[in-house]
Amino acid sequence: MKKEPTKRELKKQELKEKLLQAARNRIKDNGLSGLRARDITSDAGCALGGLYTAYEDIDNLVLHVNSITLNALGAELKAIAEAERAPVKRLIKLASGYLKFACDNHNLWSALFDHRMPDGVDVPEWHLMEHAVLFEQIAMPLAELNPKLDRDELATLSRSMFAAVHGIVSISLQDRFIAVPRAQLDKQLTQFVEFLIKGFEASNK
Amino acid sequence: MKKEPTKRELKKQELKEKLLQAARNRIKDNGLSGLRARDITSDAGCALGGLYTAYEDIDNLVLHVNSITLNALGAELKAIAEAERAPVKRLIKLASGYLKFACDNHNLWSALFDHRMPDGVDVPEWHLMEHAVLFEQIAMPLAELNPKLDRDELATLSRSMFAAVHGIVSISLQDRFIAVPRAQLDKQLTQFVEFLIKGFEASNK
DNA sequence: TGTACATCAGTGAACGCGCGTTCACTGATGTAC
DNA sequence: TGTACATCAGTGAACGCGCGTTCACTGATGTAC
Repeated sequence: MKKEPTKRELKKQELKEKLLQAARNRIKDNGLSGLRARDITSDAGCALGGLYTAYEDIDNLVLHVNSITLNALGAELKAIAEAERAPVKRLIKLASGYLKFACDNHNLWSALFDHRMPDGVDVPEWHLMEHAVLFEQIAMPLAELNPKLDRDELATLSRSMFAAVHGIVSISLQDRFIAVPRAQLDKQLTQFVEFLIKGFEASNK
Repeated sequence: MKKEPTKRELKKQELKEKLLQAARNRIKDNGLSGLRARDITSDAGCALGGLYTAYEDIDNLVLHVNSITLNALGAELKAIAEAERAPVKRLIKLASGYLKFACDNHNLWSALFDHRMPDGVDVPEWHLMEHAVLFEQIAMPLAELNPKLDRDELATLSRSMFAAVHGIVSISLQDRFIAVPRAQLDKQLTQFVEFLIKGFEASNK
């Protein structure tokens, strides 16, 4: 017989969730770099020390926020993939969707790549795994375009394709480089992916 | 008649240079995130306060280190471009060269993209300009492949191409993702750029 | 159901420390005569 | 060339503050009888 969660356990879970949402909103509004333990706990309505009964430390909490973001992004990409059967169009729409997600959730999305663990500490395995959502929708349409590719080649190519799209999106949204209006950016990105696919198809003959 | 620099001015210049090299070596060896004013000044052999007579603050010093890195990278890319006339081969070698530079100067290269000015302060114009070296070798071979492109299209495309290559290099060198051996990475990158160019050429007919 | 004790989530003041930046001072360099 | 004063680069102890983390305490929840 399954043990019922006690009132204590329920409250603890509730606090974890409130802290998680508070941290997420803070990152969303002010970016990762301005995140402070005191802000999170006051938003969540608990004492400063409460954070450390719910999470190991701030980094651990940020990893959980990033999990949410990765899941949301993964779900969006999956929906896009399922709504478009044709492989070329699907790849283009995935790239567009990635750009849209990055624009609509700029700070949360940046946190995925800006966050660093403290010196000497590795990102835990469970969180590394979650990054698979970034690639997993790309492999299938690519396989359709060239059925001869083996598993490894497909994985490699998906990775490169994601990385290229990510690079374009990420450089375009950085202060360091001249900003480009969203619509124009989408056009550039789409054109770029078209080139890429065309070259890819031409190589399969 | 040009004024001779006084002994004072010479010493000041010397200190600036010593601090610059000390900061550069620190970043090179330990990465940007571990950079501390005290380490820099003790390496340079001056007092802590000396840093602030030579540079506005630490960020300003880092910008100057990044200038050196951008110049070095620019020179390397220029040499590559000049050594290979054929546009397709040149583009491939530029991508390879970028990867090589990033591997050989990992921490210095990361600092180019990781460094952030404090909240509300912009990267100064003179430093933004220096980022042009990242794109400028790409435009010419692309123009050769498609002479019909106008100035703007060429600039946009160069930017995207750099961003794509940068994305692949940068994701491959991050802890967050599975590391790939350098040789294999070079092969993937080269293949990727080939696809891209093939698609680009096919669109020009 | 009620009482007495045990547990432990949550509290928040205090700790600790890293670290950039300042500033009153000094001694070497420059200037005037 | 020598002397007296002015300047200012460079010094380093001290400041200041941000901020993550801890820990002795407390009060609500759980358990035993």
